[in-house]
Amino acid sequence: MSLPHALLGLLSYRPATGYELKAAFEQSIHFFWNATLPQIYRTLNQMRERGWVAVTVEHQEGRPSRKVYRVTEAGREELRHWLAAPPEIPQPRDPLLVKVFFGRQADPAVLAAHLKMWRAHYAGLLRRYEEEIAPLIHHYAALTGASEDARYWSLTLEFGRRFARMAVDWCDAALAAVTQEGKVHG
Amino acid sequence: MSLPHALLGLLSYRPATGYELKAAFEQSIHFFWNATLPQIYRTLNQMRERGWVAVTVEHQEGRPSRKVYRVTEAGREELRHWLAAPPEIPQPRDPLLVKVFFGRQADPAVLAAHLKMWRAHYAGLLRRYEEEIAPLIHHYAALTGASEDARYWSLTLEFGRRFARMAVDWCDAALAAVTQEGKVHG
DNA sequence: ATATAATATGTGCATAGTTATATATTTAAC
DNA sequence: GTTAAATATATAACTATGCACATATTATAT
Repeated sequence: MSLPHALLGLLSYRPATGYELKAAFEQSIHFFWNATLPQIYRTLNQMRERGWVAVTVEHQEGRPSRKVYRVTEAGREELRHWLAAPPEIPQPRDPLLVKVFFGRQADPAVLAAHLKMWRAHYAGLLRRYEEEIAPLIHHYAALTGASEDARYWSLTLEFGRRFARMAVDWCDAALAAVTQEGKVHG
Repeated sequence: MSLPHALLGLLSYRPATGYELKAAFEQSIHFFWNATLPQIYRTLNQMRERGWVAVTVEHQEGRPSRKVYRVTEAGREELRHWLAAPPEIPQPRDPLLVKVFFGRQADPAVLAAHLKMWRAHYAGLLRRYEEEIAPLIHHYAALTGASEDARYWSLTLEFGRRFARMAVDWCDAALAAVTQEGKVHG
């Protein structure tokens, strides 16, 4: 499981609350590992129990207290250890491909609509990478001490770009194959 | 969730036991939706409770009985209904990308080893697609009534091919970036 | 004034998925 | 002859994830 270690990684940049970690997730890890807020809060509790993070409660009059988490030395050691362990190969799970696989039993028009929706999603992602994420990495790269990290962030962005481009291209090919159905070629 | 519907789809080709379904999975759905044996057995039970499948117990003297599942008309209706519903967009989860993202804190040599292992996996998949899966689709396409289905199976195979190729290419680029670390160009 | 969004932290329940274990038979390898 | 692998069916326990809900404050928009 990567979630506790992804949180350790984010906290290694700076201490943060669970809410702030969720926001940081949305701009980065989110594209290759997802997490909901309840999951983040629960995982932070487990990490505290294991001594990987320490909590400082910032009391504020009349407002809910902020729980600021920071990595302990044990946490940094755990992160280094996890980074050195060979990564698990991901198990792909894509409902669209299941629907395409049994596509003969579906209405070709409906299948084409699914493919178009899917294509639009990845085309949108591609735009978001260029317009939002790439500039964001540039911005953080300009900060002191972050330029080295930015090189690695860019590698994951490049993966996202290539995947999205591949998805869009495959979709076009699949759409051509699905809509061509029944036409005669000579 | 796609598992019950993937099982309905496989059973729509022919009745089968849980064990046979697992074997069929390994050669097809497996590449875009995974399932373990216990999960398949439990899901089949749920499907039976919902009336999507019917069971025939084949008693054999001195041998464990085979439970053969077949789709009911309600099951076929459910499959058609599911195929027409818009597919969920998959949430990618890839531990390697998390490790690359925080790669600055890792030993570059270890990170390179991870990337090489990952590359080897997708290069192997690519070979398997050509040598095992493509001929298999050809074989089933030759059977009466399966040629129409084979066109859709091929679309999912093509996705696998493109993904694996993209993964290998990205890996080469990432390896170059990671091992180039610290070298001076001029 | 009112509503909504954002900040901030969680609990409870349900679903989904993995690993370990148990049982029993047949077939192939050594 | 013995062992291991494949066939065949599961249950129990555990982990992970997701969705709905509860609570409270502050800032912004209408």
